[in-house]
Amino acid sequence: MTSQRPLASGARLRITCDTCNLSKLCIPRGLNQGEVELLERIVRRNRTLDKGTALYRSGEWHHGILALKSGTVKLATLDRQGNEYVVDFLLPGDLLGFDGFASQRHSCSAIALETVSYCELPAHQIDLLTREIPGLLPVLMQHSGTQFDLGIQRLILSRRPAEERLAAFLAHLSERYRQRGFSAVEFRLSMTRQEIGNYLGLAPETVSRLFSQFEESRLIEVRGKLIHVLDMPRLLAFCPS
Amino acid sequence: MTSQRPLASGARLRITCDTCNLSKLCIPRGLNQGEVELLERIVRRNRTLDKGTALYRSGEWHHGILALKSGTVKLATLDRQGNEYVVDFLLPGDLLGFDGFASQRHSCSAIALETVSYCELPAHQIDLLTREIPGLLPVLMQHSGTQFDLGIQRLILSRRPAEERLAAFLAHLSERYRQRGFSAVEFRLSMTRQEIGNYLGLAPETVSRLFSQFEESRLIEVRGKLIHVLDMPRLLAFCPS
DNA sequence: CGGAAACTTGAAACCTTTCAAGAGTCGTGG
DNA sequence: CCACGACTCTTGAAAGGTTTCAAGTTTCCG
Repeated sequence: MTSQRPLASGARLRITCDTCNLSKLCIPRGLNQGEVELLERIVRRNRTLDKGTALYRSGEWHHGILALKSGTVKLATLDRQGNEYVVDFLLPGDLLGFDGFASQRHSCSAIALETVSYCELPAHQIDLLTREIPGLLPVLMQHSGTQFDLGIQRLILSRRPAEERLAAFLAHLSERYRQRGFSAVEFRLSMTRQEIGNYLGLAPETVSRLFSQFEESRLIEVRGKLIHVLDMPRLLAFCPS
Repeated sequence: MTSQRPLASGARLRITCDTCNLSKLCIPRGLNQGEVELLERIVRRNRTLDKGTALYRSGEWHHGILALKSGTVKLATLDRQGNEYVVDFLLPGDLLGFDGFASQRHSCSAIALETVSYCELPAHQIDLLTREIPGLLPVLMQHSGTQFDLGIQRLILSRRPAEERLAAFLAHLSERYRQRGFSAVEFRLSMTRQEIGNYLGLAPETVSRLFSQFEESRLIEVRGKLIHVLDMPRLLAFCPS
């Protein structure tokens, strides 16, 4: 398995930020121990949701910042004609909720692609907490800035040919799995070809064709949703940035 | 003229945030008077640069948050092959510098498309200032969130046909000029067709063709860089969101 | 096990780009 | 003040990449 198993409810250990194996990616990155302890008192821990349900929906009041602990989430929004646009895919350790700061209402919906568990830093506490934890503001601004830069990466990708887009998508996923201690060369896609295509601005048929083409050129091996990277250097060479 | 004239250096009035006609758009939005006065002491005011020069360049240390007072700026980045990608166009009252929070280094260059003047809130002061001005954090997070949402709008646009992209681009510009007290139906584009095309993911020839097509259908009137909107409702109906 | 959804593959259609050539605009210097 | 040169803009025609439509196959879940 490539994703963390949700905590068995029988053996409910009290996982804290201190003992969470994702703290290197999450908010505690950059905070000292005393600050993390302050953070702990506020954070709502280990909420879980089933596949297909929403962590939050577009239009709802800003929940706050959510830290994904296990499972995968798709961030998506609709235009006024009802077309869906996949904005991002989130892995364990990723933060979400940045779509709620502008207007106090979420501009996207966050949908669980697998069973997920997550922690939540409520929106109305962020202000207060930033005053108590001096190190929190730089962390928040940094994460926020990362969102901005990721948007630019997506922009660049959207101007590249289809094969580069998919290759960069796979390379990015691979790198993120590696950062999380999973295999960088073998992983399971939790999203459909349709969702990948939507995210990359391609028709699902095109995604399917490219997977076949990549397989023929022995770049990767595809078995349904299982991806095995055969030639990482060549995959990385595809990426524009 | 559609843009503010730079201050004549002979008649250098001491423009403060208090007397600045852009404070509704800028950082002081949401701060009380005492807070604005604190802000004033830190902000470096009324720097000016000639057309074609950079406010900052990709790779430089994060300057901070810049507030554009007059002129137009293009925000752009390069991929490793040296291709340029126009990320945004900034008008008076807009903030820039959000591309520097992730890594402490700017991921974009900000180039003046006309003579510009701007104020600057230095990066190393932001932390300190946020502690002294409680109202500043929400303002910062809100602006940062707005950047995120604008990125989503760009994403949606990039999936729409060329004519919708250009129409939405014009509608958005028009609305922003209106907010700034300029005409919403008649304005001057400070960027080239090439830059518009780059921003929208279109070849400059396509932009040119669309302008002609829009003119034939009496949606707008084009005289070089001067745009006259003839049918605003129809222009707005084009926009996906 | 059965039905629905997801995936794959082919062929035609379509939108946008590329290539090319000519017209227009702007700033500068004689 | 006009002329020159460079850059920008416009327009046409062909080429190309991606989508759409269609049909068959596989996978997944109840």
